[in-house]
Formats: sequence, C-alpha cells, structure tokens
Amino acid sequence: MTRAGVQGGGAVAPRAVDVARLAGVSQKTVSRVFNGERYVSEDVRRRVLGAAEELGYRLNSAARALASGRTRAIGVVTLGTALYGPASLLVGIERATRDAGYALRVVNTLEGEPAGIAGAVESLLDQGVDGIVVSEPIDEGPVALGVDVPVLVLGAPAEFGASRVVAAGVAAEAQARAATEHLLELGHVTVHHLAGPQRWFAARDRLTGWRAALADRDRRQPPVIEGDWSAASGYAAGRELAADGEATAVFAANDDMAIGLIRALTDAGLRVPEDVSVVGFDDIPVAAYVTPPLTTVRQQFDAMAREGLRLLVQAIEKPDAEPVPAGDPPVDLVVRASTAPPPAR
Amino acid sequence: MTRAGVQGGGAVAPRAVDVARLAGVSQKTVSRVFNGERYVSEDVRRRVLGAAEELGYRLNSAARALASGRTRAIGVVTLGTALYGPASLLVGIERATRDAGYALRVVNTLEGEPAGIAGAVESLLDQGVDGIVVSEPIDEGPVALGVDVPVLVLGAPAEFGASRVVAAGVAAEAQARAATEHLLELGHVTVHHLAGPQRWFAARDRLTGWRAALADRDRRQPPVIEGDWSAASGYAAGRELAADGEATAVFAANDDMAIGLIRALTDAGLRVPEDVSVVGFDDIPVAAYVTPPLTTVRQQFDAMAREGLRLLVQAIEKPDAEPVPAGDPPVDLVVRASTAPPPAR
DNA sequence: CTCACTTGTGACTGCGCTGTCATGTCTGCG
DNA sequence: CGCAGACATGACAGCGCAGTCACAAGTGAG
Repeated sequence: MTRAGVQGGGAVAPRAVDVARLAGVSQKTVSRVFNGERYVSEDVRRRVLGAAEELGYRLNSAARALASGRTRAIGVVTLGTALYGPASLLVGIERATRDAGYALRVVNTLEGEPAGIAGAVESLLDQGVDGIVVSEPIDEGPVALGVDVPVLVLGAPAEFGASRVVAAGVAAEAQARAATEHLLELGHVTVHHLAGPQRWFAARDRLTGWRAALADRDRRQPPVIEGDWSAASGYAAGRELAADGEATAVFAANDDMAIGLIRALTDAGLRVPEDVSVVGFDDIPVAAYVTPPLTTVRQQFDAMAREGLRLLVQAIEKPDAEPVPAGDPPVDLVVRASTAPPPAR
Repeated sequence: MTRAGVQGGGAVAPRAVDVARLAGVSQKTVSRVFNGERYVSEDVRRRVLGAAEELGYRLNSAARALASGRTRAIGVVTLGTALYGPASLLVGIERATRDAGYALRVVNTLEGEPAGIAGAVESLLDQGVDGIVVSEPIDEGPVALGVDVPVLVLGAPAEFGASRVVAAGVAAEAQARAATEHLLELGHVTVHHLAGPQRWFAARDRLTGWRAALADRDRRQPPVIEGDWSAASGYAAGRELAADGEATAVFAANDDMAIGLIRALTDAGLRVPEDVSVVGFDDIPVAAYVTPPLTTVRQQFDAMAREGLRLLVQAIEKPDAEPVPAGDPPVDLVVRASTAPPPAR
C-alpha cells in the first residue's frame, strides 16, 4: 500500500522512525519515551519529545495494539432507553454509525474544561478515527480544528472549525421562530425569552429565531434573561419575571428551564397558562406530564443524526463528491396546556 | 512477543491463516471473503465461512487498520451537560475510563432488539477491547458472556454472565427500602409500588427493597403495578390507582413514572401530597422543579462509574489480584414536597 | 482457433509499532 | 583493580492483516 491513510490532506503522517531520525536516536527509543519506560536519559527524552512536537507525531494506536496485543480500549454496552432527550442524539449517532459499518469512539467534554472541544478532538485523533462528529458545540473562540479527517458539526454554523467540515442543519432558528409566533398568534403583545448560555450555538440560534419573529411583527423585544439550561436557572429567571410582572408569555430555550420557570411563577402566585404562557424546547419525555403539560418544540434527534452521518460517511468514502445538503427537517411544535391567550386587561 | 494477547484464557485467538489452512485456501482469500471483495467463488466463500465459524475466527481490527490505513471508526465529541440523569452514568464511565488511560467504545442496544446484549458484546469484541462494561442490563435469559476479557456489570447480580465478571453494587435494594420506609414513617398504613419492567435487574432490586420494607413491619403488600419507565406508563398507573382509591402512598421505580403518576392523580382530582404521597427514584434534574417538587432517591452515578471502573481496570491489568469489593454507596433520599402524612380518615 | 478480457486464486510484502535480546557504559564495592 | 549490577541504547523480528502483482483458467468475439 501507499502510506497515506490517516492524513488525507496529502502530507503523510510522521512515524516513530521519523522522530527518531530527527532526534538522533533509534526508533525503539522513541517508543520507550512514549510509553514512559524506565532507563531513558533526561536528555534523550527531551530531544525525542521536541522532535515529536516539531513533526506533529502521534502514536499509531492500531500499530501499537497489533504489536502489543492490547487495545487500551474499554467497551460499554448501554441500553438506549437510558439515553432520552438530548442524550438520545448519541443513540441516533450510534445506530447510524453502526449501520454505516463504522464503530464509535466517544469522548466527553464538560463546559469550562480547559482542554475543551479541541482537547476532545485530539483525544479522538490519538485513538484513530476516520471522521469526527462534534455534537452541539459551544463557541470556544477560534477552535483550530486543523484536522485531516472530515468533521461533522451538528448544530453550529458551517464556519465552525476550519477544513473539511460538513454541517447538518438543525433548523433551530426556524423552530424558535415558530414557538414565538405561536405565542404571538394567541394574542400576546410580545414574548419574553429565557435564553440558553450564549456560548452555545444552539442557544444563539434560538435567540435569533425569537428576535426574528418579533421583528417581523414590529414587536418590542424585552430584555433577554440568560440561563444555563438547568431547571434551577429557569427558576431564578421565573422569580425575576414574576417580580417584574410584565411578561404574559415566555419562550424558554429548553424544557428544563421552562419547568423551573413554571415552578417559580406558580410559587409566586401566577397561574400558567392563565396569567403567563410558557413554551419550552426539546420535548423531553416528561414534558407532556408536568403541570401544566408543556407546549414545546420537538427536536428530531434521530433524523438529525442519521442525516448528518450520511454526509460524514460520504465525506470519508467519496471525498470528491459534492455533499448533497440535508433538507431542513420540518418544524414540530407540540401544543399542550402551558400556552393560552393573554389575560384580559 | 508471544501470541496471547486478546484471549486471556490460554487459547490463542485464531488468525486468518488458521482459517485459510482449514479451508484449504490462502490467507489472502480469507481476507477477500471477509471484506466482501469480488471474484470469490461461492464454493470457496462457503468453505471459508465454515472454517471461520468452526474456529471462532474474528477479524483483528488493529491489524486491519494498520494494513489498510483506515480505522473504520467515527469519533464523537459530546458535551457532558447533554447527558443528565441516568445518561450521566455514561459520562461517569467515560471520564473514569479516560483517567485510567483507556479509550471508550460504545455500543447501544434497545430493549426487544433481537441481538440484545450478547450482540452488543460481540460487536465490541469485533472492535477489540480489553474490557467491557455492561450498564444496567436486563435479564435476557442465560446470556452466554463466554468472553475472554473482564466484564464489569453495573447493577446486576454477580451471577450475570459467566466468567471474569466483576460487579459493582448499586445498593438499589437499600435505596428502595429507604424510600418505602420514609413513607411508612410518615404514617401511611402501606405503600403501593409502581415497578419498572421486571426484566431489568434494577427494577427487580427496587421491587425487592420495597417488599422487604413492608415485610419488616408486617404491612400488607398491595398488588404491584408494572410500568415501562416512561411517564406515559406512570400516567396509566395513576389512573388505575385513582379509580381504585385505596392508595395513600406510592413508591415509583423512577422519576419519569412518578411524574406521569402525579399528573394522572391530579387530573383525577386527587392532591399530591395531601391525598396521596409519591416518591420517585433517580433524582433527575427537573425533579426539584415539577409540581409538587418530587421526593426521590438520588443515584450516585458518578461514584458508581468510578468505583466500577477501578475494579475493571484492575481485572485487566492485574488479573490475579483479589478484587477489593466496593463499599456500598450511602443511601441518599431527597425529601421534597411530594410526600406528607396520610389524610385523616 | 486465436486473442483479449473476465474471473478466481496465491505469493509476497509492508503497515508502525513493541518485545526480546544484545551490547555497551557507568557506578560502587571488595 | 576487577567485576557485578544498574543504567542506557540499538538491532531485529514479528504482530495479523490488506495491497499489489502474477498467473491460471474460463469465455466470447472475430
């Protein structure tokens, strides 16, 4: 075969020998350094690490597994039912991946973690992958996804990262717009927005959709309250809104916040939907059963995952073919009992 | 090195050459068959597949990746916040895995899927793993986990599967007992149970704990209603209980069902907790914000994952060492507003 | 009946690493 | 001063597969 494999961009991935040559040692010594073996002098270690850095060397996990007989991987069997709501996006990705004949490597990153998304991507490249899915990312500034494998970004603008990125639309903007319009059509003069953290692209899209719906009808845009997706932050926002007493309709950027919001309004003696209408986002499984049942926007996680993966697999297997963009999924507003016309003045 | 690697049990994993020899063909032809290449006669294909079956041959994914330059894997970057509630178990596993220097391979299986857990495990073995975690399994009859890597089973009796299994206790029984006792201590004569599907070990443990708490105090055990974990099934159960009119206290096997249950009771004109008290299980993020805020048992997903993984990694790296069993995590009953003394007669 | 082409198969090689063994060089101790 | 042991490095083989090329046998057109 021709050595090209992992790095598709033309440049060939450096091997341990290359590092060895540059550092003036044997290939075996490079291996020693990278495995933290004993009996390597400090001087040599530094030279090797320096050379590796310079070349952008990355241990080839397949070769390592083959030679050592150990994969350094642990498998997890999960039951799909445990992963509902936004988590079900992962289930969708898993199934679509398996159907396409690929295996899944999962890395998790928490908001505020120093390594962040870039670190997670690094970790995946170490493991060896043909493609990467970044699910619902946050804006961490200019992330240098200078990666030579195709990247699928779910729920972020296509400009995210640099090269070889395909994006699958989520239509979050249209969905947020529909939610807002629903409230306006009920007769509310304007709609308040309880936004998600604005570092999340998903939160921004929802904010934009809300703004657009109001702007279309020349409605006043009340100040935005920003939550952190949690029910607790929704509760805090609810207290603010109740104290203010202005709002008759609120669009919350996810169901958890909507539920916390409703709780705070109820605690403050306001009735939902008679005094204040609330719309959520996601349609989590309990949304239909909370009090009152929540009007919300259903996310088509499965379709999103399936469609995105189709694009990604195509980018892997037929890099030259023009990506056939995904048709936007239909907006699915589920009207339940948390919305009603505004109270008579 | 000595060929032993993947299969620890002593038997050496068969290679393509072994299959080739048995089938009377070349190694390359075996490769052809397994890659579905053109130009293999039907006769040869059958012979190869037969020989492979006989030997229990499994393509070595590391060698394949090394030779072909393609890993056939796709990486996913998720943000931890999307995985809450039971799903956060996966986050915990992922972090613990990474901290231990391992990578994660995830396979998902849905209830009722023909291949089931055994199929998922097969898929992991195909990918190549040093150990396997089965998270919250269901009883699919005698699952032959005749596997040569250590298996960690979270939330099932140690007898699950066959060999090299370590189990991490979840203390579900004690937790269910505590939930039930809480209701009895409030003065309820007995406690109804809305159980999870009994194929799930987790559901059985909770049922057992409930029974034990009642038996301890010689209380009558009302008939058990079995749900499917969903809020919808909780709602159905709630209608039954409301029609019956007997129950003053219900312990639901998870929060979703508890929320559905409360909704049904409320719809039927019963007040929670004045007329009927309800306890849930899991402490999902919205539990504190639904109406009324839910008394529930908090699951220590993170601790569970961390502890279990410690055992698994030890089984991988020091197969001979006696596993140090995990101390049971403390029971964490979170009392909120959905429970109260029974109504005066 | 020949020639070009399709079909079916095997020999050989190398992917990039780790394990093993050999070979030093440097200590400290009797 | 000589020798055992710790320390430091390299040469070499081989992990199990897929890619490449060679080649034999069958097939249909001219």
